[in-house]
Amino acid sequence: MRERPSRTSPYSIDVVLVTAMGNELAILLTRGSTERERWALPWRAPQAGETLETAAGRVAEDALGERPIWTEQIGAFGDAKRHPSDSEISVAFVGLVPHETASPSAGYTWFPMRDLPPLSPRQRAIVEVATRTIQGRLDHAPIAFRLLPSTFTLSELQQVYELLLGKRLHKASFRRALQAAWLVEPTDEMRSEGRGRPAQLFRYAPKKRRRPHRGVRFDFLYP
Amino acid sequence: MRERPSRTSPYSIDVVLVTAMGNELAILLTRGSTERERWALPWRAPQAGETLETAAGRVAEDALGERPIWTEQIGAFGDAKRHPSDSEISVAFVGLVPHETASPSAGYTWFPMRDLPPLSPRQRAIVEVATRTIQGRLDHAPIAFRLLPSTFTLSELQQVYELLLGKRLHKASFRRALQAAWLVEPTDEMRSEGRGRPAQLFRYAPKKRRRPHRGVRFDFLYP
DNA sequence: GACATTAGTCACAAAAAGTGACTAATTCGC
DNA sequence: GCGAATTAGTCACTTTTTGTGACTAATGTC
Repeated sequence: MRERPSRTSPYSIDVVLVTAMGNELAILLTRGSTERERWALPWRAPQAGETLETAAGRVAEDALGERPIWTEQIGAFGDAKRHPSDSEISVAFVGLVPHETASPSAGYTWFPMRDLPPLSPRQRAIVEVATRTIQGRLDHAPIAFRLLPSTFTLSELQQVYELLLGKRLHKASFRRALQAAWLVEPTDEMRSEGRGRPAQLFRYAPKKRRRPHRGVRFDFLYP
Repeated sequence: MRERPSRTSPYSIDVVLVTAMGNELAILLTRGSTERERWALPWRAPQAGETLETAAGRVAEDALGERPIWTEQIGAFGDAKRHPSDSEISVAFVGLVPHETASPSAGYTWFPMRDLPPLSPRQRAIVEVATRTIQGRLDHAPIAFRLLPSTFTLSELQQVYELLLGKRLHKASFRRALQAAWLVEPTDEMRSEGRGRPAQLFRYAPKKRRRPHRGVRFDFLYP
């Protein structure tokens, strides 16, 4: 099962499954039964009656027993050097998974992003695009909220954002922006996390709002 | 040449070539010699020693005689319904081309975006993702500048932005943001466009700047 | 010369964002 | 029981950014 498809299937579906493990990001890798093989991204050959999206979901199910809370295709990846007769490409996906509920199947292991084992050049490229895709989507899809349990404290939410963005955020700014967007609502419960003042628990509950319209932003173009 | 690859090549490379034609966006379509065939996106089968990117560039060269000023892969597109034995996918690209210099080869025609002929469901999806990709990249890559000749007036630049974004922009805001980003510099020349005050010509000349660091934006998440 | 037309600028208001300091509620060590 | 440490939550102030209308400037048309 670990060999890449050669003539039977023209492409594979590779999935980068990302989770927040402690205070680090981690991705799921797998390898064959022999210890000497390389670690690799979970993958699957396309099957009858499957869309690319559902195939990616199945890869996650096989590896973790559950589907990611969010999945997005990040593109097709090929190599120039290969001979065209087995010109095989990888259609790659990125998926986010809450760390608490997901339990890796046999042969799958979480690796912290900062300390990955050697991967093939193509898979390194895929992982890199995956992290950039997450950061780019953070502002446009509520993926950070669903990486947490259904109720969470605002500090936890901020920590998730900081982890995914890879930078610190100011507490007051973060909460002000969050309130302005009407995305969370407080529950009645509190949580006491040992030392310090107990925190209020919130849930993700977006309210309909008009989205403000903005002009152009040139400031991302700074060379 | 117009038949899709079936067993010889497992996927095709489809390219959405977009241009600013007058005050409308247009894409390039092609069709077989028989009049009864459907219009379709320019495409190509993968070849030996080509990356996906260079293959997309070749598609543009065949169709227009030149390469786009900017190209980006927008993903792999498949259909669920197909039988897996010819489970073929399209790896799609979007490219931007200045309208003045590009001259379509025989069999290729520009169609205004608002009035496209019937396309296959898959190709409709590809075109839709292509326009969204352009709008999403506009803030992050200087593609609008290079859609114009090497010198241009600020009004022309604003028109290109309005065209690509599909909305009007306020003149003063646009220029203020542009100045703050140090992306253009004035030339000595002016251009008199008939009626009205003559406009100064600018060229794209980005200066190194520190990029401002920003927090999170929740406001794109409004449902 | 009056006027229409396009380019370019200004000044003000409103909104958004960065920031440090403050108060509140809890645990821990003693 | 009490003060220090710790985490949550809020405030007030400043600075920056953005929306916007009105203004001046330079040209062609009649």
